[in-house]
Amino acid sequence: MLISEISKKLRITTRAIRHYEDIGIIKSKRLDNNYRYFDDLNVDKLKFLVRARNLGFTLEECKELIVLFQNDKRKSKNVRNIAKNKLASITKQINELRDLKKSLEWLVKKCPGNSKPDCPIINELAKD
Amino acid sequence: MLISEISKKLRITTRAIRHYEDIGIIKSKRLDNNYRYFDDLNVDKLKFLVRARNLGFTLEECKELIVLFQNDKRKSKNVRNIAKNKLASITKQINELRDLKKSLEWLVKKCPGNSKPDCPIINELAKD
DNA sequence: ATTAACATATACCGTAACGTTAAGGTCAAG
DNA sequence: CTTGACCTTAACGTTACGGTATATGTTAAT
Repeated sequence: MLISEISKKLRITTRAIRHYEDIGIIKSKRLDNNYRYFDDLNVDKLKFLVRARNLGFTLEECKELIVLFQNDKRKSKNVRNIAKNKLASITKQINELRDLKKSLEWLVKKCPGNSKPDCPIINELAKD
Repeated sequence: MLISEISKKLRITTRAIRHYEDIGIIKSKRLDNNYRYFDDLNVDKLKFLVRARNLGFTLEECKELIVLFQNDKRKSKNVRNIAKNKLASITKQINELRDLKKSLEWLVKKCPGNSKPDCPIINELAKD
């Protein structure tokens, strides 16, 4: 498959595909005119990659997952660990964002939002 | 105040302070030896900035907030809008992360995590 | 055969908010 | 006079591409 075919099929930009190749996650052969040609294996890797990205995995993590994907002797334990770590970091992010959200909600609620200068948000940020 | 004093007092790196100056959020004077010297106004701006950053505002947003902070004729409405927008984007982020978390939890739960290759996580990412 | 239009290629700058060397002045103490 | 703690600027690294510029390659129409 040529790059634009895959691009349409997987709904990612050609730029992204080239980037994945640049950093060595996938590989392509070249036609006589130097155009990239992707075989079935690399198309499958790309599909896998897109799904993993949509689950929040970084490209580095995707790289690891693809290695396991390609390895028939993998241990599901290793895959699960990667997912568990990602889960932990996402949970942490959510908690941090929840704290921020609470603070912001409180501030927004307290601010009158009118045309006068007196503002509890500014006061809070400037306090001390 | 010299840069390291502020650094310790506000618990931010000197690199961060210089960066804030580079992008024009704060300003410093120079001593004869070319060392930065921060007056009270800029120390206050920095304190404000650190708190705003801790609330999740970007440096650009902080810049806007500081302008309002310094403006006695500000309208609290404008401050509130910035906070409301941030609140909305944080809420959106949280929801996206929650969706990811659900998917990951489901996958982690289904994976046996043993020494065999069969793995529901890999299967899910590779499906189709 | 030429030309327009479009696909592909490489390559480098930009993003956010600093972290991290690198290479070197300044200052007080021993 | 050297050491060590502090300061300076410059510039590359991070993440995952987007955007842009420039150079070819391909195809269809004139």
